[in-house]
Amino acid sequence: MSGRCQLRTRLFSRFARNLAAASVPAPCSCPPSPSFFPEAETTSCSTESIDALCRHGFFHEAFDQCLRLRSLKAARRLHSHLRSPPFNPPTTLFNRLIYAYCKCGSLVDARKMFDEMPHRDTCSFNTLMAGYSNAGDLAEACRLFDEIPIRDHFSWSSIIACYTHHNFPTQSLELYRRMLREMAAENSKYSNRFTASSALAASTAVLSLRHGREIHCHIVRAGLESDAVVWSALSDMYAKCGSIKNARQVFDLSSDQDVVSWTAMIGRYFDAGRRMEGLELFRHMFSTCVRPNDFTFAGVLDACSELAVEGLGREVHGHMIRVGSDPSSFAASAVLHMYSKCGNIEKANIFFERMLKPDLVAWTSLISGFAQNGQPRKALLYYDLLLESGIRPDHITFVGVLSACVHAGLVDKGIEIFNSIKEKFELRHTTDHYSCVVDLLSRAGRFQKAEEIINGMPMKPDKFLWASLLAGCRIHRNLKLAKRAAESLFDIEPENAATYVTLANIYASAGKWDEVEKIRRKMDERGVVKKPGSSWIEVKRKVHVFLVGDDSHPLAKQIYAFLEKLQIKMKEEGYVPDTNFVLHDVEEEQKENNLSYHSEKLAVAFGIFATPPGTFIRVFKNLRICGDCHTAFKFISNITGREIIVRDSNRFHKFKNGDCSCGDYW
DNA sequence: TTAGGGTTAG
Repeated sequence: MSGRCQLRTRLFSRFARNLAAASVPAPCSCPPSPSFFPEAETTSCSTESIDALCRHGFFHEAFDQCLRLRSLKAARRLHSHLRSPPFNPPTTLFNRLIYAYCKCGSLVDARKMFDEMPHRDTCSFNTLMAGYSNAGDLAEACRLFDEIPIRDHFSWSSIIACYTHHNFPTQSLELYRRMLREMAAENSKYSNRFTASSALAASTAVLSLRHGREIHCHIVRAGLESDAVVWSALSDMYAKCGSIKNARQVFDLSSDQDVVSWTAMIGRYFDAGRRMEGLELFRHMFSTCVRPNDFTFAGVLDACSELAVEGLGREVHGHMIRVGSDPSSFAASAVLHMYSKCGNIEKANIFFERMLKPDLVAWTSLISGFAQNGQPRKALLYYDLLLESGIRPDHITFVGVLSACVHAGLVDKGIEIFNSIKEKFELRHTTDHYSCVVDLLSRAGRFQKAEEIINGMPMKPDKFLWASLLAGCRIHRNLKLAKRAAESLFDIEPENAATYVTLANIYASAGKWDEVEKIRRKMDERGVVKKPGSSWIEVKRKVHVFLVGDDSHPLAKQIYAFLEKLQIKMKEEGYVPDTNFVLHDVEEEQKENNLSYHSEKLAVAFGIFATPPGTFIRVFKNLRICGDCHTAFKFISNITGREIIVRDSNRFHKFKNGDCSCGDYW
């Protein structure tokens, strides 16, 4: 039998089933296929196509169309066909209608339908219950669950997942145990792949390895190991409960690895901070028959952005082109973000211009990228273009726009945009918006206005706001306000060494060494340890990491010798080490030595040493760049003729011909 | 006919 004949026979049998279900005479002996109705393929005349399908008894096709279009109008039309006598539709069709109403967003219609039904089965309850759960009405979902006369696995898995989705995972686990008890009493199979994976999600949410292991045993006993979702949920549980090793073991043992399990396992490494292993697994994926998709690419690109490894990011971008990834998907925005976070804002800009339909994420990435890469005016230009495009900015876009104003030192413009968030765009100010505006004002030395804004905030200022204020106080040496900001930070996060160090540096700049000593003692008493600064650079696809005074690199001797030579030349050009940035009250020469071997200086020196003349140097640091390194890199860029880009925890600094893109405003 | 795992911007 040819494929066409097979299709026709299948359609006919379905047609006959529908007719039998609807108890109506057949309109003709040879039914047309749904594709005979061209209007059924269009979205503009959904009700006409529903009419056409229902007239010929294609009810299930009509439901499919409703769901595809998510059209409430179409669902209501279908309802009117089911109501018209002499139709006597079976419960199945009514259940599908409840489902369609839920998917089209009308729980009122779904409930009405449910209440009108002459006979309700378990599926009717399950469908409406899932509808309430998805709409966020946990109470009504629970009420329905209690009313179900005979519960099946659908009922249990829905209610277990429902409680977890609404942040009540402990109750989910209690329900799972209740299910086991009730099913054991009825001698029925006690768990299936849906209830098991939902219960696993609950034990993951409460971070209970004990519960997770118990469910793992149920899975083995019930022989559910062949299901990809169960394996993935199991692996997720182990990873989130702290055992990435067990998560990987489960993944490796899985007999049914699909693209989702691969993507999730790679993501687990990233979440655990083990990005290199995540990238390794991604590469390994290419030796299997499972092909990565946009979710995989977006996750890996995000890790490349965090690690600032453009070489790997480009490799991922290349894979995306080869597999024909949709240039309008969210993964395309992740490509743009990767280029921007790797300091290649020019490439990000070109990529953006080639996007057919950039979404808000792409616009926001580009705007924030320009802001962080020392081109705030371009950020503001693209903000204007965004408004012209008709896409509405959201609160994250405004963080980028406001930070552009901060980097450009545009105080009045920043305040104007800050006010427009509420007045023009009718959005609520977030703490991030307040942090930006306080950053803007305090960097400009307008502390009175900054304090006014802080005192008028409807919410408690967060650590980012106080840290911005403290940074402004460091620039303008405002000791009084610095103390207030630091005290607030000590309350919020007493373990963060950066606050102590910044405050100590402010006192050190003012020569108040007794205060510096007090802070040092406070750090000792509280057991606060400075987060070690580390910098890294990618050379020939290999990442080289440096710590302060690090001599573990195989080329350490050459790097130090090269740095010493550079130092001499820099001094000849007028460089004076700025020892204000050293916390401890030590001799000047010792301070100078401490400065000379900061991780970022070692990474930059290695980059210049290991790459041919003219190559861009891109260094990344986990903390903020120190002030002395900032000055030193200006000299180094001039002496060596190299462009040096440093991405610190806050922003990018592009050093070229003795200047920095931040204009020393950081 | 109804239920479970992966996603991008500060």
